[in-house]
Amino acid sequence: MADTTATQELPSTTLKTYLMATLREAIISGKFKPGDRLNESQLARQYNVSRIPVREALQQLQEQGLVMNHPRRGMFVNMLNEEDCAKINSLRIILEAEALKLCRARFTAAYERHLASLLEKLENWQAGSEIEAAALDLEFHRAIWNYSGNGYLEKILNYLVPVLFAHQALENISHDLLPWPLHHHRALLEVVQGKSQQSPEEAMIAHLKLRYTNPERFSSLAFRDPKPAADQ
Amino acid sequence: MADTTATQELPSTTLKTYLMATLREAIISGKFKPGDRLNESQLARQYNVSRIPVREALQQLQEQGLVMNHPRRGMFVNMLNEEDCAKINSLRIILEAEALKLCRARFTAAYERHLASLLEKLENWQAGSEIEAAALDLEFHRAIWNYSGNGYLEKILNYLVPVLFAHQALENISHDLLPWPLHHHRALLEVVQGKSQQSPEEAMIAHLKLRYTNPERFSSLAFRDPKPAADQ
DNA sequence: TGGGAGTAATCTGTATACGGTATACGGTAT
DNA sequence: ATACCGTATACCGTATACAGATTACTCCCA
Repeated sequence: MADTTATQELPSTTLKTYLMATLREAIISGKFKPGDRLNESQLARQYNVSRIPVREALQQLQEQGLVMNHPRRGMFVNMLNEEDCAKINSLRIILEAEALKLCRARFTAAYERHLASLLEKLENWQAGSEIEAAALDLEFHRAIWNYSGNGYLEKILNYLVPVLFAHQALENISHDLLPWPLHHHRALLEVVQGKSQQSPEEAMIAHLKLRYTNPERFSSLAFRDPKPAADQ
Repeated sequence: MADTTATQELPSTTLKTYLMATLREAIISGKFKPGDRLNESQLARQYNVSRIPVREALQQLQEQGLVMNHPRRGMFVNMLNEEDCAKINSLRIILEAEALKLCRARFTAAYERHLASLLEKLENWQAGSEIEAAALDLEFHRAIWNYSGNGYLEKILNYLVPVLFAHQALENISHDLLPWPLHHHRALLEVVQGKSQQSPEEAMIAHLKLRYTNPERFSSLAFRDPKPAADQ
């Protein structure tokens, strides 16, 4: 068994779970770049465990779309092209708009406090790594997904969106792009508060337009009038 | 290694893949009932393989929601309650409506021929097991998801819907319920053909109402006017 | 007779070992 | 010099083996 060497933290309950979280984080944070081959034996040595938990963790990550398996060749970090990003974003608009609507319908003071505190952190963000900023961004969105009250919706968004963040983080590192747009989350809070004039779909499109061109390209929203009537 | 004993069929490429398909089918067809514990060693003996491929197959199925893992206790066939079904259906309406819209926008003669032939099989269904009927039903829906052109949407629906079918199949076996409603798929074809007066969402709700009460209960559609204006 | 504690059986989680396949490298022939 | 073939190496897929944990059973006591 692995003695608790100075890797990162102690296993939560099982080595597979621990490795899943660790490898996931390593990929999303860009420690492993897209296209990289992930050698099972090497990872096993690195984390002082056997190959079995490493294999099982990688296979879970495969199901989550973070890595790809080439049969008899190994696991490779997944690389998204622009079209994949657009397709994911097209779904994200619809699903996250639904989450916003559900959150709005179930809104409570406790939700509002939590979201407001996260928003404050986002807007007061000054220095720090882009990775931390992205983590905060993701945390805000996840809170909304959670408050939708539909665990399946939450799980799907947790499958779709993090890979986008990973992709974006990579783009930033390699191309030194624009900073993470943290200032536009207030519009989303206003939607769940019912204060916004925008429909949830409009708000989501506007939110994603800060980072992507035509994020709704592969959704049915692309066929509609660019200025649809507000829902409800 | 397993000699190719008279189990069922030869492994596609890898034993894990083969076991995934086999166990998935066994669960969906009700061979394993919800709540059943799946013993790794027993399954390994049954299929003449070692425990490792069995474990890995079960873990993939866990990620797909068909089984649940209780740490250090084993895998159990997942059981859905009414609320879970409603939550899944609420998402399914939104996602499958989106698939219908995308399919409609990309519609071709080849798609139409394929869907029409499936529809004919569905409507001429007379005798045969409920399981086969359900398989045909699922095939029709999957064709539409595929024709949406968004692989991520297809994957998500393939994650959400089959567990519902498994649940329904079980209900039918145990309670000898109403026969599988095969006759209402024409409405969906008319939607993608652009011939329908219903919106895709309306069509999906009507479709699901044949089997579930208030399938839209946990979606934002529950808050809207029960007769919303047709989209577009 | 019912309940609880202790022990045995069983199963999961993990480690180690082995076989086969894919890739890489070097040699030879053209 | 280049192209092709054969051998070698490395790695994945799978099998076997072991340890800790959980469950079930039995026996004892109230």
